[in-house]
Amino acid sequence: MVQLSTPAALDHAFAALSDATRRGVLERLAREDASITDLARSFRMTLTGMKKHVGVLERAGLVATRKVGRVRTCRLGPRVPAEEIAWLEAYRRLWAARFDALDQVLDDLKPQESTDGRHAR
Amino acid sequence: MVQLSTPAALDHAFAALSDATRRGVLERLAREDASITDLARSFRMTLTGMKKHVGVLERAGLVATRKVGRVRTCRLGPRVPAEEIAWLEAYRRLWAARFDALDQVLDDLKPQESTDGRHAR
DNA sequence: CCCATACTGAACCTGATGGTTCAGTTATCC
DNA sequence: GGATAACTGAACCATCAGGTTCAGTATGGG
Repeated sequence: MVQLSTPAALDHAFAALSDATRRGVLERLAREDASITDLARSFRMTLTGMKKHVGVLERAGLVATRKVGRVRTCRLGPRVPAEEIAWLEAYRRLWAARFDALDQVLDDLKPQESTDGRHAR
Repeated sequence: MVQLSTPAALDHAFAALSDATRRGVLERLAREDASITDLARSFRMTLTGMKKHVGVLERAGLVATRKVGRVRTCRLGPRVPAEEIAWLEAYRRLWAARFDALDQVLDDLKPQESTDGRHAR
């Protein structure tokens, strides 16, 4: 899966990040690789439950796993959430532009209170 | 609501962003304020359905609304998703560090198994 | 006043989430 | 070879998500 640039990819990645447990798993895996058992123990959860979380992260491309013997080892990758960052950054720029425009309007509508012309926000 | 820095806030914001319609609404509102009816028409959806989306965005602090007469006008704010960006940026740094270390290992071990080829470096 | 517009809320439906238990299956270890 | 550990899959449960319809309520215009 792990298709790039489609809205669905953003959907999956943001959805994967919307759970505190899964964000914790990512932070944990940033420190070191871990097995399902390791992760399940860390987050006080059954193996099955943790495997589902890992599955979500894997489908979003944020985690890769490999099974050796009995043990499935989870590690970061193959995908860094670059598009998610890009979307958020683009949005932040739009937001800032919009808010500046709003400030302009407010400045125009109540010019009596701000002689310096700049907001204190 | 719009509480900052709690895991739940990240949950809500990321969840709000995990839907293409809602991201579209944010982009739309970045261009100009809009009523529920405007948004519902733009996204071919019932008023009720759109109101739910706006509610999600509002609860995540990404959209503010004000009702004047019959019309509820939606605009961006009051919150820019700074924490989400911060989390993702921090994660990207961890990812890069981790991947550098992994590359080291792979270089040592002669890379044979690559999950999808995208090694991104 | 009457009517259309704009929203609101409740109820409903379908499918996904987040978790569990239980019953396998496959490897490791002694 | 037998016990045990690690995982896997199916089934179940409660709750939520994304959407609808339908029946209101409130407001603006003629």
